[in-house]
Amino acid sequence: MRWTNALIPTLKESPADAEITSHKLLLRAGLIRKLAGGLYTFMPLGLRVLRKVEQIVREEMDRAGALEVLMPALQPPEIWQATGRYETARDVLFKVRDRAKKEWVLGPTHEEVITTLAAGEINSYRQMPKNFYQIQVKFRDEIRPRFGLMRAKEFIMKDAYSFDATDEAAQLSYQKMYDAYTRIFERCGIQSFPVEADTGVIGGKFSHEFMVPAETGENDVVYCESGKYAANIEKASSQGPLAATPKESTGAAVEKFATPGVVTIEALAKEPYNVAGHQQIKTLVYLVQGKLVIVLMRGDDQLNEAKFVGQIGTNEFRAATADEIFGAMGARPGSLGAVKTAMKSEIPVYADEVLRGAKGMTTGANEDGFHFRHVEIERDIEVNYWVDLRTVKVGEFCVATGLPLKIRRAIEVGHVFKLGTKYSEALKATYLDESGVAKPCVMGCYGIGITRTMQAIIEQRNDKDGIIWPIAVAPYQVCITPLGVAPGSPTMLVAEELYAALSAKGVDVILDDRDDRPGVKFKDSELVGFPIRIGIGEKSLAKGEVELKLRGGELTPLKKEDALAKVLELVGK
RNA sequence: CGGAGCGUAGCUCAGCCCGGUAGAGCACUUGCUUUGGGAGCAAGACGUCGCAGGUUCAACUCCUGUCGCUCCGACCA
Repeated sequence: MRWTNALIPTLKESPADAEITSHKLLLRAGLIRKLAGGLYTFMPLGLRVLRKVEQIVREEMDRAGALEVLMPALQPPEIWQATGRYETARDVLFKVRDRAKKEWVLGPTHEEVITTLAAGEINSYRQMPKNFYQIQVKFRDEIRPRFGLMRAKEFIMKDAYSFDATDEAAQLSYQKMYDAYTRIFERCGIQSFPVEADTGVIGGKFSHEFMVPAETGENDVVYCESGKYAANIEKASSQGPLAATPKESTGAAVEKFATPGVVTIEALAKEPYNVAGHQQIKTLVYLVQGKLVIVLMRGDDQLNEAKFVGQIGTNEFRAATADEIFGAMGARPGSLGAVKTAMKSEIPVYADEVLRGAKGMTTGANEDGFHFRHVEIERDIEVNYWVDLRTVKVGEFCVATGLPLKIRRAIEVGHVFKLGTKYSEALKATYLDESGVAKPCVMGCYGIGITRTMQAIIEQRNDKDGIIWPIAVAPYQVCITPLGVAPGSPTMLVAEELYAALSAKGVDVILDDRDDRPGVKFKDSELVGFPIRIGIGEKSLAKGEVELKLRGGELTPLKKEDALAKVLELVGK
């Protein structure tokens, strides 16, 4: 490609609506342009990168034995109703109507479609295992699209779905994808690491997310430096809080005391009360599918909503309003408690495991301006469910190694998930086993955000001058930069010769034939991030040399006649 | 949806508080000079100041509404 024939609209300044580095660079390097919030056009160079990422994914999926298909983005709502997700996923579903006013949904994911397909095509245990994948555009009515390609209304995903006869076989399919993902991200030139992930409403314990460490990521990952444990904070557990929960009795019965104006854990921890956070029981009230539920946490702990969803089995919940709470409890937030004798109505109580056996605790008295002390949870509170609901904190000890845990931000680029039979049962994807008994297929699903991965590469690989593409996904691997471009000039002759030779060898090469000052051409090639630049100027040419510049590396002279071989070696041809 | 902010030239922004002639830099066009790290000079083209109402002799500026965008929170690849 000749630069003058390409469209590479680089920008000196960052557009005002880009916040994070990778988003700014996507725009500045002319890789994407925004049409509207969460909707982007891939420019010629951006599309080249996207295609290369796709190709790596395709090769690794094929290698893992998955079969490529292409499913419709436009889907009938009936299959979504069959799995119940027409309701549970309604917030992200885009819906459209055809001329007959019939409704359709734009696929945010394809479990329903692939399972419908499998229901028709897979009838025998002999046909499994099978794994189908596609690379396709998804539509999600995101609550808040942001950071360019990171979270978009429309994005490209590789989604794969495995079908197996047994749990054990499904585990094998899962492992294959896990391994393929590791290779994919490695080939894309980014550091990624798998972490245990929350399984949400589906449940089960087999789910991993592939994370790329980045301060701008939207996830918190809890990890042990030994490398033996890493989990999304939504899922993470530890040996427990650093301060032990009090277990010593302080009184034979609860005692009410006045706490005028005290409505926070912090306020109760100060003079004149001096009740530390870990000596308090925090009482939260949620509305789960229209019914009130009480959640008890230790005062210094945070409720992990993802864990809570796993326990209640639905994501249809919200914090109760102050009015709803007052109606049921007779007090306002800040004075709430679940002590039996002070309860006005029957409300199920979930208590965090950390509170088990707690004695000498302080909690709200269900009366504004009063608290109870000497609370012993098993004696004074009717707990219906003991569950793990707390959010892990930095410095708590790792369950696996006993070392202190750390937390860092990361971008989720992939997710592997063992689904079980939720979808196969709902959509009747059954097979006959050896003994002729019909059973639902055991499924797994595996996603990679292709467009997000592309941005994650930039987020991880950049410097003050621009993007630093790895060879494997660079829009062009080599940029030839003659400093004089007059036809027939010595620099241009050498440039043309090298360009022709590299092109003939199948190297992705761009010739910067613009009649611009050297500074402009250098800046642009570094901003866009071509991994290899061959500079051709009259000074070095006089010595029979050209200049090799690796992006992010030093300028090194190279004998003119060695240039071709050196570049071929660098790009691995 | 809750909270915060921003909409003025292709891009980055000033002007608005205190109403009266639409501005700068970059990019673009033409010419001359320059030519190893985002050049200089000169000339030029580019705007219904997001949109709709209102106040006013007069609105980019004040008021109301509305739409869009960005950021923080809940959602996810």
